[in-house]
Amino acid sequence: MAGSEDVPTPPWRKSRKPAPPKRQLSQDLIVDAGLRIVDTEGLDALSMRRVAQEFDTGPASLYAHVANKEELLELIYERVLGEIELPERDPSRWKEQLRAYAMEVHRVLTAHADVARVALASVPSGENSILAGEFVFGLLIEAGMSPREASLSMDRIHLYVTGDAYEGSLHYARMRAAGLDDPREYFERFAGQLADYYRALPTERFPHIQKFVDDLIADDGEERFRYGLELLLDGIEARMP
Amino acid sequence: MAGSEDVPTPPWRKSRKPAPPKRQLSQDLIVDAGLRIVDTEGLDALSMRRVAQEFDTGPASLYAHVANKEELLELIYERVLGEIELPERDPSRWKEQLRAYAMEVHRVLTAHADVARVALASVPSGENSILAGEFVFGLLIEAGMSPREASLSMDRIHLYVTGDAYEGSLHYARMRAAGLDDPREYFERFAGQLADYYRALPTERFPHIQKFVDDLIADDGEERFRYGLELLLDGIEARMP
DNA sequence: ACCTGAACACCGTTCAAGT
DNA sequence: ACCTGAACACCGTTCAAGT
Repeated sequence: MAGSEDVPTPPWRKSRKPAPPKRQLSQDLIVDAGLRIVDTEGLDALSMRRVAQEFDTGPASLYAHVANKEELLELIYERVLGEIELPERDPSRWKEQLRAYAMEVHRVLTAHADVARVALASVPSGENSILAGEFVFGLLIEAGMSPREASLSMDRIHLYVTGDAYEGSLHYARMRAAGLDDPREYFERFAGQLADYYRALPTERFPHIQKFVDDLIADDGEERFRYGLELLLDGIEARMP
Repeated sequence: MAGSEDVPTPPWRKSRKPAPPKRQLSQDLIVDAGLRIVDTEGLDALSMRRVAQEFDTGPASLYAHVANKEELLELIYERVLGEIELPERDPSRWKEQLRAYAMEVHRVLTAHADVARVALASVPSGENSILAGEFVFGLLIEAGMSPREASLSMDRIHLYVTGDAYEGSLHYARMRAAGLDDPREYFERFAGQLADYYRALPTERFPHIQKFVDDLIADDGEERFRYGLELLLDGIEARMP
């Protein structure tokens, strides 16, 4: 008789395969898969089941490497934060550096769509978050701010950046839900609808909104983000000794 | 034979009751019930099923009055916004009025815990949102700002207030999940843990965070909100002609 | 017009059982 | 130690059927 191992078991035999080569799971691989799903399908599509599917197994298999969904989300956020690059600190150029930092974090969060939601929710505790915190905090202190005010300023910049990115991610999700691909097209359609709505308002009760509709929809997300960032930076500058 | 209507049908009869007096549903009642649930059990506890339960029926019954869950959330948000009170506009005191407005919205959102999440997500379209918008926009324009900058400033103040309230609501949810009731107790426990964690960091890599731990946890949510609000207001003031 | 039960296609997490 | 199937207790929404 020939060795039976080279021959596939015929379907009618219904024998169970002799223990499949068992995928090797790991926290890193799980985070990889999770981030891939968030990037392509959005945060709402991320479920333990969906991640497990990526490894051809059930959700229970993930719990050996990850405590729960919340931890997985924070691990994904930390992974994303690893993408930002911090320069050498130069207190004499604190405003410029703080601006660049804020825009870099905003860019990275926006690139990964709705990871911003996690950013807003999570308390900085991973290595990358703390490194970022040390950068901003140190910069403000070295530029002459009191630790107390530097702490407050850092906190507010962080809230602003993540809050704006989060808001953006919600629009992004809405775009996806509407079946659109081009952010510009979405913005125009969206702004157009809003403008029509505003124009239809009764003039007596909403005179300003009605009159300056074009100004209300003039700036896109990027410009609005920049404007608010400058407001904050100027406020901080006014508090620098 | 006595009239059988005064006698309860015996359990073994298993007759079905002759059409119960059918609860009268309405959009208002549904929003009421929804807000009540959010206030007492949190936004995460709000589900169509949970709301329906309040009327002793299944979730399908709600769909005659509300398009879907998203619409219900926006209706709840609008209801909450109705609680803010807007004063007579006085452009000569724009900064004071804008500050009071921001704090009032923040207060109302915070009072209803995590309705802030909806606020951040939703585009202003209900009557109360538009009224609030007209107030801020008109105030800034009458104080002398260009419509374009007034539009940007209004947008950034809105993002800041709702973003901060949302962040606060996440802490609130965490407090509830930890089984605590007193926000002050939660803050102290939370800040204490954070401080311990920061103190344990390696000094070489995180010198500033490590050194000024006390300053990092000195201010609570209210003070941080106030600080950021003043940063923005000062930035806006610097742009007033 | 309004309401409903049942069904569909999902969730996160646990647990006993396997290797 | 790691992995798994099955189960538990949930979701939002649809739809045919009732009144």
